[in-house]
Amino acid sequence: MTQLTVFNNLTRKKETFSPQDPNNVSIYTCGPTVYDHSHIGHARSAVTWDTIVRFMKFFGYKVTWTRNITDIDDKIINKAKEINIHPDKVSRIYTYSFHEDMLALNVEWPDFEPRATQHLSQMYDFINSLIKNGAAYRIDNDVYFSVTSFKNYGKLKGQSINELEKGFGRIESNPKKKHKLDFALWKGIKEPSEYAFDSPWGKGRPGWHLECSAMNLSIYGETIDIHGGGDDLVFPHHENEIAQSESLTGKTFARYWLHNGMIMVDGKKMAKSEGNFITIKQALRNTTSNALRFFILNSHYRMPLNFTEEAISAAQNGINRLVESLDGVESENFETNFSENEFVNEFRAVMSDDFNSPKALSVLFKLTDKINTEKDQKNKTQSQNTLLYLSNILGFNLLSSNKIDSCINNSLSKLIENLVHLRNDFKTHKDYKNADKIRDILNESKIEVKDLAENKYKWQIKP
RNA sequence: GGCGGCUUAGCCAAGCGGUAAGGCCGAGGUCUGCAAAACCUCUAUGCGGCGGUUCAAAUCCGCCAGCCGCCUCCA
Repeated sequence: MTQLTVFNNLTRKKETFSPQDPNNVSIYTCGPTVYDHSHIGHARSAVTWDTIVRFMKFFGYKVTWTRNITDIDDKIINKAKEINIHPDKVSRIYTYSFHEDMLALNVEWPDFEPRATQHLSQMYDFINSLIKNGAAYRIDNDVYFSVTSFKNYGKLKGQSINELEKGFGRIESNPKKKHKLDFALWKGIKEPSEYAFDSPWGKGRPGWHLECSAMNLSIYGETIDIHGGGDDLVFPHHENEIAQSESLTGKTFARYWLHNGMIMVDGKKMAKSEGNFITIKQALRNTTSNALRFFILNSHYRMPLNFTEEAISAAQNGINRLVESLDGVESENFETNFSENEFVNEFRAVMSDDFNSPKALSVLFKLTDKINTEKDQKNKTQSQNTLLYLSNILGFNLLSSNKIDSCINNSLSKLIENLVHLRNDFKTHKDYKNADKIRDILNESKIEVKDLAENKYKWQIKP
């Protein structure tokens, strides 16, 4: 039996993965702060965790996946002021937008999608317990976590408190805090008009790190198997989650820490200030969901990934090749009795090695080669089914690519069909001039006609 | 300033000590009325630079350069 290995950022090593409960993996990944449309970095993160969860299920585990929505945040409040609507509404609008993007990217729904606003009482309990055991202290209407109370502070980042402090020199720190690195669990309001919640410490808002700790505890209990997120969250966010949670429970918070790499745009950091900020919606105007996913999975999830026009178009062409080889396959005759073939085994083996999706894609292309050179129809169908099966595990939806979007009605299909038929008549009578004209016209509308043997033809929407 | 990461063909990218996967693009050919798709062939004596360890290095070590990230509630 193949073993699953994952790179655990806590130990900076690849480790054999074994869940606490051999039959059920608990995984929590950090979701977006909903103050704007999600960008391609969120897409990478979502696709990465979605693919990891899909693969683990294929591998044989039952998986419970939680991805939170941060709906309390200064950025949300700023946005609310900017567009003059209530912060609650801002977060609802962009949560909806995020969900649209996830559907477009064929990212499966997590089992739980907790929101900070729904877990305030759990956060209050959490803070109270930390105050009680001396890990947190109150100053005025703020509550801070005391990093020196937690002896393992810095273990995820791999630095001691002293080392962390050295690099902290240039950051202005709240002078009220006992230690520079102490962070807020609760922030009291400074002005009465601020967006705030009632709490045992007066009106205010929770610190960012707290929600993940509190929601994990309430959903899974003391220890989870995998905690994931972007590698920009390692410090301080995840470090602080560990400090809070482990101070409270005395138990390991997360056994494996996995982080995905960042996306760059044309070799630069993606940021609003750089003017190279690309939302998922913008990206999907110029390419397909399958292609965006291909682009993401074509590099290893921990590596930095550079978004360029050229790379996206290469991804689209790669997807097209996979789709072409599935010609003639209908989802109805999709069979699944091929679990033991060499391609499935190789796929399992490469993905078991810290989710090496680029190698997994190369297995898909090997199948494409086999399909395209296979003479025996039965073997060919078998390979096509395998390709379809494996591509589904990576979250691709290859059969949808050729189909007219369901919102386009049948009469348009009929029109295209009739035009293509007309062209074929011209062609049969060797009137190539008119035949080519119709083909050109269709081409301009992104409809591609291809001639097959025996005077047959087919057409498809070009991606 | 502190810490971590990355640098492989025109482009994207795997590689985890045993002699460079895969995709895209490009060139030539087969098929075709022409296309498209497909197929066949070709495309890094080379892995940022310089040293070192080893029978053997893209892979390990050191130094240098460039880029990226975190240390500012950014996935």
